[in-house]
Amino acid sequence: MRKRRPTIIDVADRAGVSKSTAARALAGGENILPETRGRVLTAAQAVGYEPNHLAVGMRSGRSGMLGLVIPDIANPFWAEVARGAQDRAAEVGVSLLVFSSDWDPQKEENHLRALRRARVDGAIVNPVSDTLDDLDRFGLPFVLIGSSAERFADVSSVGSNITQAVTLGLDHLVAKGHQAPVLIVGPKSRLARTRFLNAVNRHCIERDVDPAPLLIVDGEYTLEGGREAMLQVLDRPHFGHVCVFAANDMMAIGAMLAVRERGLSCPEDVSILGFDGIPSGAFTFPGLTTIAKPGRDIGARAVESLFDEIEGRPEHGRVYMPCRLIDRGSLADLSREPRQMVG
Amino acid sequence: MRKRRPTIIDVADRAGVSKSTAARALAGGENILPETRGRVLTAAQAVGYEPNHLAVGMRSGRSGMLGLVIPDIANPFWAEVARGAQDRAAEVGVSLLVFSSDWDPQKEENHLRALRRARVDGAIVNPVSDTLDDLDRFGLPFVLIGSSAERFADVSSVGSNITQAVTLGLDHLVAKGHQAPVLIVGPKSRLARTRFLNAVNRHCIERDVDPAPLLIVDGEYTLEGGREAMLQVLDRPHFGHVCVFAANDMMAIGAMLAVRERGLSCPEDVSILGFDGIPSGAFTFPGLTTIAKPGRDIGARAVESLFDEIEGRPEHGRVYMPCRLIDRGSLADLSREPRQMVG
DNA sequence: GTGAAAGCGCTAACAT
DNA sequence: ATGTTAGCGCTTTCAC
Repeated sequence: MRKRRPTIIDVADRAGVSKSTAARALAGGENILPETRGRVLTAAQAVGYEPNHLAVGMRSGRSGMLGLVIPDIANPFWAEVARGAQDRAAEVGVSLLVFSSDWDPQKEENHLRALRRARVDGAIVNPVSDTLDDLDRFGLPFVLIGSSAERFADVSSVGSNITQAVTLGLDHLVAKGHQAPVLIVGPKSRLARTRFLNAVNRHCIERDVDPAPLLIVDGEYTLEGGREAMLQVLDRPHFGHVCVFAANDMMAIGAMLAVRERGLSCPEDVSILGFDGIPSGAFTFPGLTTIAKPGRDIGARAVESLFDEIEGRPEHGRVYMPCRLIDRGSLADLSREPRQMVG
Repeated sequence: MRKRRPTIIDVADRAGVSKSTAARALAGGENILPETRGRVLTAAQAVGYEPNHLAVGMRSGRSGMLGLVIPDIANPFWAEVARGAQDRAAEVGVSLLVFSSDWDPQKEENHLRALRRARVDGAIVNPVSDTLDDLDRFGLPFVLIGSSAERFADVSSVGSNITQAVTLGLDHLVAKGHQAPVLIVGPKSRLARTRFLNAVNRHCIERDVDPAPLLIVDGEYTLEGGREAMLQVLDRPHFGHVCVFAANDMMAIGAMLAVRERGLSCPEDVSILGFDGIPSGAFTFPGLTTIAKPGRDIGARAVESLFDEIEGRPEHGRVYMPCRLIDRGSLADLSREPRQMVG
């Protein structure tokens, strides 16, 4: 039999005061004799008192918990988001309930319900379903995370700055002497694809380049999708060095495997630039040069936005966090060699 | 202004019954007229009633929440553990608070305290500190996870079956025509190293092989550690095919990079077997053949053991989950070729 | 079969 | 400055 946890009454009794005095002392507020407060603190220490968050939440209407619903906790990017959110939440003394929806709208809905029952003070969600049905009925302050947030107006959201990321990547390619990269992108149905291509177009126009001749190849956002797309590229007639910008690190790594499969080598024959910044990119050979999304910062920022939402402060609106380039070696440096072409 | 969440009283009023009747109906218990119960259920549906877990927890003394403290949520293995625990917990209708200690004992202690304050019903912990100081004062049912559990007696724990895993790996090596693999293991200070080597010795004895001549190389449990260890091996005089069994996938991948660095190739010149089953192992070239720890099962099983612990049922004691081999191509098949030796 | 009432641990309004 | 009291939402006796 486990013995009862000490309550504030135990503390009060031991200090020889009433429970409200004990509460005041513990809260560190005013109207308390320093000597009394000392006695209470000592008593609390002595009995090993820990405030009961359930009871506090009940009185205050604040559970001190936040929810985070992401599509896949085993995906390194989302794990980073979770860690960032976790740390930020811990700093302000609240707990984070992390749920992985595994891309299943049903599971997502269940998790949202669980959060509501747990009386979390708010939630951060990357919605997998295309409708906000669950969410507008959610009845809780919430913040959206990731690119899907674009679909919904009037909702605070935090994501990465695709425009800046693409600029970073394309400028780097140019600096290394590459031009007109082949774009390996996701399937037409995905919003992320559109955003990526839009960013590329915008950048080209800004740099006075015609985006039209850019070769665009579709694929699933997976290793296999990247592999197949790359094989397609390599099997087209072409000469010279091939440069590829993949919209996703998994595809980039798949592309790298395809290059090797065709007896070519990276970066000698083919240069590859990825996008995401997953740790696996460091384990390929050569290491994958990529644009890293700031997963941790996104998570941390989402918690901050959520707090503003909870406190009823003016909304942040959409926040886009800057990405950074990780140079690892999958890009050839052609800047001092004669120009090459992709055909 | 967000409007008040409906309580059981709202439901009772709408159904025209008292709150205790409403509670009974919702609980699905006995002593209730089917017709009344129907009315209550309808009313609950209509007002969008969601039980308040804080209040329930307060009355029942059960918060309906469990804690999970792991060293690194961004590590794929631990993420799998978290997912397994998460899923299992969701199945029985409890929430899981996941905390990442980032290998920091201080952070771990803070998380443990947060769990206690949140009044979780129990916790699953992979302790980073060598002492159980925090834990025996923890004052909550808990289950240990991972190999560090070995240090503590009288505590339920769940981990992977190293003995079975090593047997699996070594038998596979033999089947592929390899013998006397070089062992790349962790630093002497780590308990996991001892367990791994013990398992190898035990297996050799069982198969009537002398384990003494096995070459053992130390390194940190990291990519770099594996790389350095492998370079050491390759720089020793040797001939023929080299076979390596790394105690950890990160080291195995590091070893693979080292092989390429020396102008050799895997699996033609060097065969590599890993241990862990991290997803990155699929992205190397060749893919890493490895023994996968059942992270998800471990998480799920830990939740079950924790429940037993909470319910006061007879303890499980130590549970070791079986591992499985993932064959990807980093091992040469020498079984039909003449014998090779490692010197 | 149903309702009234107590109480879980805490905070805040009110009284002293 | 400190004590008393009510009540957050729920479950669980105990009456009827």
